[in-house]
Amino acid sequence: MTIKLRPVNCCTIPTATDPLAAAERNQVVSLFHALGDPTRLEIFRLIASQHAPICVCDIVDRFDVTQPTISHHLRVLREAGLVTVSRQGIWAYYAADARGLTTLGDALGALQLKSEVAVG
Amino acid sequence: MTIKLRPVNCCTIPTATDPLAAAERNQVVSLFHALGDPTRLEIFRLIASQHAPICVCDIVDRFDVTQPTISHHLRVLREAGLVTVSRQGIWAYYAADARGLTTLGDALGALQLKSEVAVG
DNA sequence: AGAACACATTGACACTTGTCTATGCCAGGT
DNA sequence: ACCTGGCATAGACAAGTGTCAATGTGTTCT
Repeated sequence: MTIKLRPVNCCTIPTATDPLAAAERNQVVSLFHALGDPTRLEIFRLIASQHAPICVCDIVDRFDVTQPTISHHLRVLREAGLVTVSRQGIWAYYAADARGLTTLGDALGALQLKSEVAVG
Repeated sequence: MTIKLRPVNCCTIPTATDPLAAAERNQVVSLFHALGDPTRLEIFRLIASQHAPICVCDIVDRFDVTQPTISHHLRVLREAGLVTVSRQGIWAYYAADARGLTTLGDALGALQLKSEVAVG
């Protein structure tokens, strides 16, 4: 009967990687998740490329999916904090939310910083 | 019977946003998608935080999910181009792939650049 | 008031996905 | 040769998700 031993050159992580706080992790995950769908990524690219908030009807016109599907994707982007909506009469205008992009950039920056240490 | 007219302050996008090439878009989507799961994000954070490739057994030890589930997530990260694997004897060592992070950073940078024009 | 329009919501359905158990494969040690 | 141990793969299953048709909600115009 052998005791389960770790070989010396395996399983020797010195530092304990602190997991992200649940709230922040969920935030980052939802951001990545929101952009992890081809239709949503294109929708967000369209919104983010505009210099002014863009009408939903414009988005619907540019995609082959139905209006409820666009509305659903906009909701996901909204709840992730990537876009904001403002109503004017009949229309709803969507714009990129800088906070979401900032959070995403910070998360990515943290990952890249650590990996650069490993690479360099 | 009225003709469907666009009001002047709606649906007036001047520039045609060029969609990403299918190949590049799928690449970016798979990167976002890979990090859009809480378990995978933590696994990648653990790998990227190390200064040297990390053994799979170390990863398995740190999570509550089973070894096949870890292996599955590592495959997703691998196929997305976020990590690379190198075998040494019995063990498999995973390391962050700089190319994946670079692609992600570029994609995010493109989005942020455009939105900054709109915000600023 | 009533019709038309823009957008959101609901319910349904097929497909994807995260997880598990069971099994396979391959390198090392006895 | 055989067993053991680390990792990958296969199959199964429940939960999540992208999409649509149908409907709801609120606003504008006649």
